[in-house]
Amino acid sequence: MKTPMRTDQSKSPAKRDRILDAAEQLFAERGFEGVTLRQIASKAAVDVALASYHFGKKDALFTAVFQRRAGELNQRRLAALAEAKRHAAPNPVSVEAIISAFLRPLEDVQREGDSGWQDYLALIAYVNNHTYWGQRLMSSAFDQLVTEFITALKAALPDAANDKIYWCYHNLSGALTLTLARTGRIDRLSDGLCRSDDYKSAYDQMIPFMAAGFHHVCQPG
Amino acid sequence: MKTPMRTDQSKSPAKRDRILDAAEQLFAERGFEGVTLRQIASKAAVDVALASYHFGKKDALFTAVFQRRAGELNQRRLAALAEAKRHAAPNPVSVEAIISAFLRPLEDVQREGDSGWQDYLALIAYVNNHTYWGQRLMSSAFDQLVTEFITALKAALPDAANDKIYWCYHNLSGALTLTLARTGRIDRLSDGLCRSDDYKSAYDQMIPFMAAGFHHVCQPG
DNA sequence: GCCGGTTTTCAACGCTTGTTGAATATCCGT
DNA sequence: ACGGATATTCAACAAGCGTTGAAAACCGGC
Repeated sequence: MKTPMRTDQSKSPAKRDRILDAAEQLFAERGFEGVTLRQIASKAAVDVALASYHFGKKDALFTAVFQRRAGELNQRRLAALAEAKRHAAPNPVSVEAIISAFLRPLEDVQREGDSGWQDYLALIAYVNNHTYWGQRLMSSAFDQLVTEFITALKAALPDAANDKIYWCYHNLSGALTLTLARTGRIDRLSDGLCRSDDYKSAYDQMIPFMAAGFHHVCQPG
Repeated sequence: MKTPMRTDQSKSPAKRDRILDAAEQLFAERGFEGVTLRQIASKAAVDVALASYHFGKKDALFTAVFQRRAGELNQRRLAALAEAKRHAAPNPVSVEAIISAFLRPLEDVQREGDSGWQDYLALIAYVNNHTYWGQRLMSSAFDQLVTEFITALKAALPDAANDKIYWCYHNLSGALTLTLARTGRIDRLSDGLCRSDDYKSAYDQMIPFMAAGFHHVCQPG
């Protein structure tokens, strides 16, 4: 048979994972077409053909990179939401707590995880801003999670029209995406006062900011 | 001399401008490396070599596309800010009016302008989410304008710490960027209830949303 | 210590890319 | 209508691309 058995992770993960790591970093930096398989192989210290052997086409490598960490990220965010629900019970969770459960796990993996997490989150930003194929990836990896959070938001804002909830989530998602991209633009505009890689500050102010926006737009009266 | 005199716009703008239009649309859709000069030339119904003749390297063509409409856009936004100042005088402009002056001109060109404006704004979103070369372009085209608006925001929130102002602007910029990208994600999440190309709805709720966020984060007490 | 299966390398393929220089067409002032 | 400048086409280049098939190295079970 042509495809290798990959059920046993401990067999020879070294080179295969190094390809994923290198691809993760380069794709996040320069995008899908902005990176060549040869650059990836070079950064992973591996032959060019090996990427094709393990993953097939270039698209499949990109997809593999994108989905590698999605499961764990979803788990962490869902756990945070469940914890917030437990803490608020029997009342519904507050908007602020929902947003916090949505954002803080990102801060956690950025702080405590290997540096690959930072590249991965930047990759999410890249994919989320792409129209065509990007949206298929986003949906397959994150739609279920997002729907869960939006359901919680609807419960927290029972009198809000649904379209307002979605537009508010759109604002939250956009601000988050630009944060994950770490473009360095806020550094330049603020002349160094704020830094793109200062996640804690970003989330510290984003959470109350977004909660206020949700309430003001979605609250009646 | 090698470079043609381009002071007279009426001479033969047809093919040159068609290249810019085609490049604008394709770059916005697929990014810099995702588009070939041959695709651009084909869409413009023009020989491949003509792009190189008029613009030199591919990078220069991209830069030309990006800067073509920047001036007019900055003019419109500055005019909107000036109008808001005149209307509020002698008081400082409100946060909501500043944000409105920042966003509404975008809605205007999207509604009334040729469809090229939509591609152009999507291109801004693409550039704004890129780290390296993207930020040079953003700064050269928009830093002066953004600084002007931030100055107005500081005046409207005299007791706010500067870093909070910048982070709040970051949120606004991120939500706007995702809106300009028109990824179609909100359409899918809301099951068609909201549409990415419904600019009016997007800005209608974004303005009060962001104003509330600014006030809540930047207002003391 | 041979052996089937898996992994890795090597070399090369066909194709597309951006760019260029020379050749041709078009325009415009005189 | 000539002539010089500008615009456009044509053909081709070298370089780099993703991908492939066959050869070589590695590995664990017998």
